[in-house]
Amino acid sequence: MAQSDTVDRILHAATVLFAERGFAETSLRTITSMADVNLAAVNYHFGTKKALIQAVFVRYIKPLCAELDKRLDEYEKEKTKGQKPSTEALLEILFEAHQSTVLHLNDKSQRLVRLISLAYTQSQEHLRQNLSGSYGDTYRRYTDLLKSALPHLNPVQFYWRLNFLLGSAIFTLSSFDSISAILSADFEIDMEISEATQLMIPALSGMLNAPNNLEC
Amino acid sequence: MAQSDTVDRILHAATVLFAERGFAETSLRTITSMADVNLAAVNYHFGTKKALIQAVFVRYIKPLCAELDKRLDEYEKEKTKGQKPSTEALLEILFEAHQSTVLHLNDKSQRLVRLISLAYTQSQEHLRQNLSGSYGDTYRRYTDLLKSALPHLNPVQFYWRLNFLLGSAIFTLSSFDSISAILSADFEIDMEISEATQLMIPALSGMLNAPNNLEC
DNA sequence: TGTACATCAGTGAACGCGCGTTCACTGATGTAC
DNA sequence: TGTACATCAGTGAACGCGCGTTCACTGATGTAC
Repeated sequence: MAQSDTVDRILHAATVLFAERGFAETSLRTITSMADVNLAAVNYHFGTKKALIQAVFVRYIKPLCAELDKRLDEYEKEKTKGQKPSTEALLEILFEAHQSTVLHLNDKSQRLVRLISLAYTQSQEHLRQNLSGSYGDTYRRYTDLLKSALPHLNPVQFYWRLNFLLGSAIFTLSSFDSISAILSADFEIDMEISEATQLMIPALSGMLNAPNNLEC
Repeated sequence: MAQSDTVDRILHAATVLFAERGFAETSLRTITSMADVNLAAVNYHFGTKKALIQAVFVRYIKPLCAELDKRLDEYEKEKTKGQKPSTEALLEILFEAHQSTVLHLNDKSQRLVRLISLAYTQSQEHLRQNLSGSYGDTYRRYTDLLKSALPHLNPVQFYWRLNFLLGSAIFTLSSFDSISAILSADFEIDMEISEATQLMIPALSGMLNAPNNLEC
């Protein structure tokens, strides 16, 4: 059969446009004309628009989980047995796995995070069901490690802190372009996204490690 | 002229439905049938769908800013002159102003935050322009006070921390329903949204007060 | 007080448009005998 | 090697549908004289 890059071109255009405008706001006509393929090709290769959305996510999440698992393996090997993991190290591992995935896919860091942010805020229940089945194991492995790094929190407190962490990271990185545009206008400072994650690590560690009451 | 509640009924239905589904995903037909008014009434009273979206926001943001200004006045009066404000107190003021607004409007707390979250993630440039003009003053007043509570941060660091704060608060509170549903399923614990904000204050204070490097 | 007109909230039906999806079709490549 | 058929990627045009918006209209209330 003929080798073809139609599927790749559709996936790339869909990734760019979904991240820019959201799912409902992006029509198949816009995607196919950017990808320079026939309108009917999306339905031919993916079936429905929903299935295309899922394919866009799998293309990102699959290598991300692989990178994350690889780095967690290394970390657990290096770490002295029984020693509790470090919050900072775990955050760094997450950001590095993400950055490496993005680099490998030849894409922009903000885009993947923006897609995840959209998956949370736009009603895409089919997505959550589809992805949590395939990639929930890596997610649980990571959060379990993080939990053991924070023994001062009970499970409920940890669960909330985890959501605070997700909120900060997803919100900041997915809005990186507009945040750094304001920074550039007000302070004449141009920042890389890697510098932003370097600022996040001490701040979010402070958040996770903070005591729960005024006592310490 | 006849007193009429058509406008209120449209605004309420639009608030509920926009928060649930997003702007593009909510049709005027759905809104008008929930509000039990004629389809053409939206265009008659508001002109366009965009203008309706803005009206929904103004109805929330205007009393929120008034509440916030009132509480900031009180706080600055009580506080000894020259003394730097407390991070915890400022966070509490923000959450209290929000909660009081929600109570006054007879609505759910999550809904307002969810709308703000949607304004950030869905492309609503017209909204940001419209609102920052009218209510930017209160926003600046609050962030300036917060900045003076955090003298260990330079302006750029403060700006990033502010975004981390916004991310945590907006993400957590706007997803409160799904977060607490998981909590209820896994730990058989039912939480009020006010308890969630009480958990946020020490965590987010820890984030804001954290030093920037490993040194302290 | 009575009449004529203006104003306004609301209505029912239709408008054109862009959407996701379908379908019959083409043409290139692979396979069986 | 040659022929007949199967498989597959891709296409062009049309389908029906739901959308935001428009428009001529109604009927109740307010205003001027």
